[in-house]
Amino acid sequence: MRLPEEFYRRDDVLQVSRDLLGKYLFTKINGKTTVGMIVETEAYRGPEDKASHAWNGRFTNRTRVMYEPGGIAYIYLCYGIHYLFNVVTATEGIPHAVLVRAVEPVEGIAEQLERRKMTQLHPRITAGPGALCMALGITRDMNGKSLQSESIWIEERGTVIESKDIIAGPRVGVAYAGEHALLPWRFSVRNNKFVSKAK
DNA sequence: ACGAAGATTGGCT
DNA sequence: GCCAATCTTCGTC
Repeated sequence: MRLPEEFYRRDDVLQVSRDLLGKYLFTKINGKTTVGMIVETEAYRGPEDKASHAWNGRFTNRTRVMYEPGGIAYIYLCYGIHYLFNVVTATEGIPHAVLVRAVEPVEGIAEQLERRKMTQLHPRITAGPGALCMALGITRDMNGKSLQSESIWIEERGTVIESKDIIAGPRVGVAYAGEHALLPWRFSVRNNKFVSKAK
């Protein structure tokens, strides 16, 4: 069952971030469907969060989609090489978002291997935000797209991740955010092989 | 108009 | 473990 818009439009981005664990991220590109179960997320809490692109209410051509109502994709190019996929949350005007950092491949694994130029299934295939975008074929032309669309969406399939199996820790790669870098806003599924290795 | 830095990854030592 | 790849974004001149 596809997650409804109300799921994303809650203002508590930390809760949405936790709730996305165990959900299934789908893409359908040129008739090929690929699916990954979300196992790692990070919450970015809009204006109050120094690590967020929307910190201090920054509104630019890039960040504008973060201010739209929740339930759409925010995708941007990082280091000139990798696409990173975020889910925009909360209501219009509140630029909260959840970065999806890792998924476990579930369907279309052959296609995912091909996109990653790999021959063997290895956690590296989707462990990391840039890696999962490549495996699922996510590129910036999906930026701003509704998660109710026919090319990218998220489903609930009855998988339950219990609170005791959710690990909360500091976010990755945000040292520039000072004290905000220490907030435990990264969530992952305990003992899942596809969770990325933080440096 | 210019330049530094970035929510990363993979290859080489 | 270290470092290059690669290009958009944004602050500053």
